[in-house]
Amino acid sequence: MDQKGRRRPVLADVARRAGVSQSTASRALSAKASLISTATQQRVKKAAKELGYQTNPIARSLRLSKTSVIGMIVPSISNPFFTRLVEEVEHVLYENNYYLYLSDSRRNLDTEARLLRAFESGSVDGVLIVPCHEVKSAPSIADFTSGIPLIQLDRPTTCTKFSGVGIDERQSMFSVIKHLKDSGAKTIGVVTSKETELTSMLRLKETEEACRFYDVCLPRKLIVEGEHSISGGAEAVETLLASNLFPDALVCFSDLLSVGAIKQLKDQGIGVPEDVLVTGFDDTPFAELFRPSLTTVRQPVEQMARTAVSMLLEASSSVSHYRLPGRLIRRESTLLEASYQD
Amino acid sequence: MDQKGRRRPVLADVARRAGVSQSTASRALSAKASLISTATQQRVKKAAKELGYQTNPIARSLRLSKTSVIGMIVPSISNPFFTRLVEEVEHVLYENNYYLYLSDSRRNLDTEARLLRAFESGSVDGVLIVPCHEVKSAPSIADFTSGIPLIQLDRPTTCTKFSGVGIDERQSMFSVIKHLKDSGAKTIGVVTSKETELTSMLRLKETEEACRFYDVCLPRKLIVEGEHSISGGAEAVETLLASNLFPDALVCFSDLLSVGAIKQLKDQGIGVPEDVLVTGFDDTPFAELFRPSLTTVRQPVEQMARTAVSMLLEASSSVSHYRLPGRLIRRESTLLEASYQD
DNA sequence: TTGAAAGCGCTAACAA
DNA sequence: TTGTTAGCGCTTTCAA
Repeated sequence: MDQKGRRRPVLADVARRAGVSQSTASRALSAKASLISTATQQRVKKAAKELGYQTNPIARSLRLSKTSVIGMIVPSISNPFFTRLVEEVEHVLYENNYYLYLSDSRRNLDTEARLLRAFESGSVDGVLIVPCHEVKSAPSIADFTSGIPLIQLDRPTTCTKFSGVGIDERQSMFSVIKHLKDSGAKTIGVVTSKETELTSMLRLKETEEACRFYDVCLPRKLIVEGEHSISGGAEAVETLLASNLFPDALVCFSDLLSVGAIKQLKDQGIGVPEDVLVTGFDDTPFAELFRPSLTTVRQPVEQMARTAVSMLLEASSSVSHYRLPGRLIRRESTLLEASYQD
Repeated sequence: MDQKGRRRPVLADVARRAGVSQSTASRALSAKASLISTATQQRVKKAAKELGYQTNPIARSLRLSKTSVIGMIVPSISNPFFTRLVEEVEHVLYENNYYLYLSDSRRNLDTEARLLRAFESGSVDGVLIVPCHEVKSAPSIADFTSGIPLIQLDRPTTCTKFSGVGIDERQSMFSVIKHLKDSGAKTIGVVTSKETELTSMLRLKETEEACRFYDVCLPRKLIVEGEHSISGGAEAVETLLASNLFPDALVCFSDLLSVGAIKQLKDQGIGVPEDVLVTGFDDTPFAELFRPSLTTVRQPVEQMARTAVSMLLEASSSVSHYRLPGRLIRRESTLLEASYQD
């Protein structure tokens, strides 16, 4: 209120104004207020208000060795899936009176390592990381030797020193294959992603097992790899078309890939879903907007965020890996009935 | 390296190990290294390395009254346009050795005010805010009386105490209308957005002037307002169809609105672009993916981020408002030639 | 219930 | 070129 064009008031100013010692002022304004007489408390609070006093969080952090900040590293903020994750994490942290330091490793291992090192130096109370790569990111994560907790999100790396939270690939791929089988698919193809080796390998392994389980044919030749992008999906389909086999259904390991795949199929005069069923993975926002809208697996983003944050804040020393169930979202790209309109 | 399961080493440990005073160690490790003899420098750096020493940023911040962190508040992290903005800001900050504190006001004025207050208390060196609302956010922004600089991004509020960076609405709308006129439109309609009153009003005003300038007809009746969402766009079209007039072209004030509008038009058997041309605004990622792909105005996101950050870091005391030019991206939704394929 | 004093880890003014 | 010392703003012993 009474501004006087002066420097920010500090606790000593409040104490002086209230006619008490600085320690009393500190207690009156903090959780220790119960130790202070109500009258004094009142006076201190009044003085603080009049001065427009706010605790300096930096000084507080230094004193307490606690920052109330969580650092988060993602490979790309503009990837809508990571964005959703960041959003949820931010919400959960907010509920717990924590702030978020967000950094983007730009899919670059050096940047990622540098960011990890920066967080290590004590500006945050914990780290949440979506690694760039399941294998190549492992060393810098394993090097994270500061005392603060770290949780791996979404992509489990080969580093097992730290806990992780991700999706249940097995259950997810089983639900996809079951759905395709139920929709009449006999032979399926797979478009995997280059970027995320381990996830893709795991997903592929589960896909193969699911195909075996549901008695669906998955020929070696129909497993193709694409860059993790729209054009990557398109190129993968070209490769696929070059083979003499052709599947009833195409399982893509990301929505991005399936968009590219569908575009390319259409360009070749192959209809989706009339001629081939196509599925994606992630349930990114455009999955619904794209035509045909994408059947895909929705990642349990909110639950992932909640789980990871609570693991972080509880800082339990045991290492564990959570696999949360994905949810199949059925849309036009695998829908054979009349309701498909264009 | 030699870990010994001990507490994090501090500067005093490095000094001791190198056999110098703490201030010498500090200088040797900082930008003031030139003041120190090369030999001593070497010894200090070696000791630091052996101990795995890293400067404690909290203590440093406290001492220097500088955090090297910029706080950013956006109405919704999951909005792809804001995400792009955050991404660019993060990149520019990184180049300048700053970190980003990201917060999401969730389009909620109270949350926004609270976040502003939190930043005011000294945890950041500057604030970048995309306000929730051009009018309603103004009071809490005006209340931001700490000494640190604040820049309004994207949506200029009625608060003129702080600088802002946004798009040049006039130039943008003029380029849209010119393009539509060149494509043969005689009468246009407008779908404005409810959420961003001032921006919409300004955009509308410029649209009207552009129509006058290019001699295009813009009847009052064909100006409709929608919620800032896909369904909002669809509803707006319904309203429009209820009137007896119908435009040659529909100018939507966001990509989201135009997606909804096009969906609704298609459902009514009205073809885009054959029967109506439609334009969006923002050039969000799905503008390209949607069918028909959207003609839209690309916001100069990178430039906005760069401008805002440099204003912030230079902390010039003069208040100014930058209007950066938008760029018309022509796509299928206004393309009448043969190249439109589906 | 309150106060005096120490100290979190760092940098910088001043002195040598 | 280096060391001594003070102090950023806060919380918390310890003592009264």
